[in-house]
This record gives sequence, C-alpha cells and structure tokens, in this order.
Amino acid sequence: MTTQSTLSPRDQANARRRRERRTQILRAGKTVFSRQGYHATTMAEVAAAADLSYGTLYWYFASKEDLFDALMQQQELALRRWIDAALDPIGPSDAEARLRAAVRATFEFFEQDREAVKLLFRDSSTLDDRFERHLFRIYERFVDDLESSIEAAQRRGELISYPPRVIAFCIAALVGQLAHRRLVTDDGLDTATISDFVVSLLLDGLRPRASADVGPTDPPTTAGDGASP
Amino acid sequence: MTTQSTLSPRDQANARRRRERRTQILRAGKTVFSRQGYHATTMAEVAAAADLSYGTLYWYFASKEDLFDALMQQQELALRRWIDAALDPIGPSDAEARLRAAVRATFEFFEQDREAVKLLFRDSSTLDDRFERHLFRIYERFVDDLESSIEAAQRRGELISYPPRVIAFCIAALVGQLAHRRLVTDDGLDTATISDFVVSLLLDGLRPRASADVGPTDPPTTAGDGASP
DNA sequence: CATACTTGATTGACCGATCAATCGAACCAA
DNA sequence: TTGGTTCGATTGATCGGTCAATCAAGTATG
Repeated sequence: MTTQSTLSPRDQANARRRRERRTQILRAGKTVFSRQGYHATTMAEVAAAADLSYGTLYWYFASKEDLFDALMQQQELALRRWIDAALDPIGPSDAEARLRAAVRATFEFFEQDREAVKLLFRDSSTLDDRFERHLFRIYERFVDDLESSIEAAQRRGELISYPPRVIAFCIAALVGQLAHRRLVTDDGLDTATISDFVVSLLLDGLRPRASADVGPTDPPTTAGDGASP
Repeated sequence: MTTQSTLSPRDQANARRRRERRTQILRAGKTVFSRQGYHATTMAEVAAAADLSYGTLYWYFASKEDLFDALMQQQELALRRWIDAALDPIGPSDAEARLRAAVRATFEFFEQDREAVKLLFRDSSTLDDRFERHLFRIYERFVDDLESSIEAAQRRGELISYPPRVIAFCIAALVGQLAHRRLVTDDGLDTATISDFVVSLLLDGLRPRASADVGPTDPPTTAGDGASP
C-alpha cells in the first residue's frame, strides 16, 4: 500500500526530488568516504563531490554521523540482497550448495563494488559502536544463514561437531578478510576461483583427501603466486 | 659493548630517566589508545594518564602520530618475539608442529594482552598507510614463516597445491579475526581449544575424514554455543 | 663547603588551524 | 504570498603543537 493517494501533486514532486537529492548525496559520500575514511573526510568535501553547497547536506542529514550511518546501512542492505538473490533459487536442504553460493556471491559483491568493501570494513571499529554494528550484522546474518545448515549436517554426521557459530564466524571472517585483501594485493585469482578455494579449504582442509569422497571441485593445480606486485 | 664509559654520571642518570619516562608515556598511551582508538584520544588524555603535563609529551615524542607509531611498533615486536619463542624449540622440519605452535602462541599473546589486540587491529587501516604497515608486517611475517613449510609439504604431496601466500594469508586472517572477536564475544573456548580447532579446520576441513589418517587431535565433541552473552 | 653556572626536564598558557553545525538571507515553484 | 529549498558566511568548540618561563639535579670554581 502506497500513501501517495493522499499527497498533492506538488508534494509528490517534492518527495521525489527529495529522494533524488538524498541519493545524490549518498553517492557522493560513498566515493569520498570510501577513498579517505570517515575521519579524514570533511562535510565540505562531500558537498563539493555532490555539487551542492555545504549547508544543503544538513537539510537531508542531521549530522556527519547520520550520513555515514545511512551509507553503511545502504551497503549492508545491498550486500544482504545480493546474497539473498544468489541463495533464492537454491533449495534450503542443500547446505553445501548454499554455502558455495553465499561465499561466491559475497566475493562477487565486493568485486563488483570495491568502494563498498572499504566503506564497510575500514572504519567499522573506529567509531562509537554505532558503526561496528553494521559489520556485526553482516557477520551475524551470514552466521544465521549458515547455522541451521551446519547443525543439520552435523546431525547427519557430514560435518565435524563444533560450535556452529564459531564455524560460521570463521567462514564469514575468512571471506571478509580475503575480500579486503584483494583490494590491495592482486593474487591473480578471479572470484570464482578464490571462492571455490575458500569453500574447499573449509570443507576438505589442506590435506589431500584419501581417495574417494573428495570435494566437488578438484582444486586447481596452478595459479599465480600473489606476492606483492 | 656499552657506551656508558663516555657518559658522565649526570648524563647516565638523565638517559635512564629518559627511558623511564618514555616507557611511562608508552604505557599510558597504550591504555588510552586501546580504549578509545587513535582519533578519539587526545594528547591531553595521554598526558593525564601518564601523570605528566601536556608539553612534556612533546619532549619525548615528536607528534601524536609518532607516539602511536612507537606504540604499534612495540606491540608488533612483542608479538613477534612471543611467536619466535614458541617456535624456537621446534625443529624447522616439522611443519605441522610449527603451524600449531605459531597459531597457539598468537592466541595466547592476544589473550594475555587484550589491549594489544585493539591497538594493532583497530585503527590500522584508518590512517595514512604508515600504521597499516604494522599489521601488514605481522601478517607477512606469519606468511613468511609458513610459506616455505607449505611449499615443502606441497612438494611431498601432503598439502593440496595452492598459492602458498594465499593459504598463509588465510591462516593469519583467521587467527587475527578470531582473536579480535574473542575480545567481544565469549565463545566459552580456551586458547588451546580454539587454536587446535583452527589448525584442524585448516588441515582436515569440516568434513570428517574417511577413516584413518585423521589429524593428530580428534576434535572435541562438545562445547559451549558461543552465542552473544 | 658554598656559590654560581650549566643543562636537560617540566609546565601550562597560548596559537593557529580545522571542522561540524547553525543561521538568516536569497531563491523559486506553485 | 507561501513554504520548501539552497546557499555559504559565521560561529563555537576542539585539538595538535609551540614556547617562554621555571625548576632541579649536576658540575665547576674558590
């Protein structure tokens, strides 16, 4: 149900322009904040990047914190949607497929929007809790998605028994750190390769499996080194 | 060879007091910075914590950056020494033992000095490269320690082939993130348990091994959940 | 032993710059 | 005219860094 029926044409137009300005500012903020970090970025710079004057920012956002928070929320949501979309066509029962899809989607998301990585990971722990929550929520969402699958697989004896949340956190942490690293160091691997590697590593470990029952994808035997360029 | 013979008694005393003051400031800075982070901490607060006046700080450190950098360097060195000490009694050939020892030592170090974790991980990516290097060096040291072992094990067919630096980075990232998480969330696991889990996870994966050839420690079958307290 | 002198250490008031946030005037569309 | 919007100068507070003054522990001199 939309409430537009109660709005006059003028108010409709205003509301639309208001949304446009907001996204305009958010877009500008995203580039500037992701480039320089929260503290090093001034509202004047954001205004300049948005091609608006200083004071206008405060018409749309109550404070610098508020703007940055909105930005992180936006990114958090985008990532969540991206993963959900990748998970959607996969049945809830196939835990391994879900894991593979979630991991790959995460790498893809960060590959496709490199600013988002910095925005989400850079200053998260720097500020007063408020911002760290976004990162936490991302991790927890990942953890929640995986926890029940892990438990089920454990009941079936397909996974070693260990606190599911610890396992899920390990996965989330690994993916996040690797995505972050890929911004700086080019390991010469594409997203499909690296995400398959992560899943294989987690499921099968570094030691080669005895014979049968190996993981679905056999690991690639050659790849670039990944030392600093 | 000590150069004290050329120093007058007064200069000796001065040098000693100078060192004492420096460590006094570093100690104060460590508590304040680790509690509030770099940007939220003022030099006035450091001075108060050190029971010195504002200006005195600048007699011992050229700038706020300089102080913080010295602090990180101190912690970086402490961690390195801690790991080296743990690695020292183990022969260079036993790769798995070295891995286990390095991982456990890292967890122990961060457990035993929780301020160090925040200091090293919190603001590292927030400032102008200069600080991120410390974190990088820690990772790279870890990577260097492991790379040759990994390569050797790969040649012997004991490990799947994959870029050693990527593998080593995964290990370092996992350990770092888990240590960081343990500051906030109590997973009810002690350092020995969590470090053994990490190594087992990396070596053997989550899927149970077929029969024999399992990793040295059989994974514990029960443990606390680790949900938020 | 007493005195003056040297020198590094200490202090906190002060400066200059930065920056988030405010304010009131101008603008403009309906 | 009205009310939402835009603007940028101004404000007020914060904070890193400086500096002249002072202190105290040594040292040379007599």
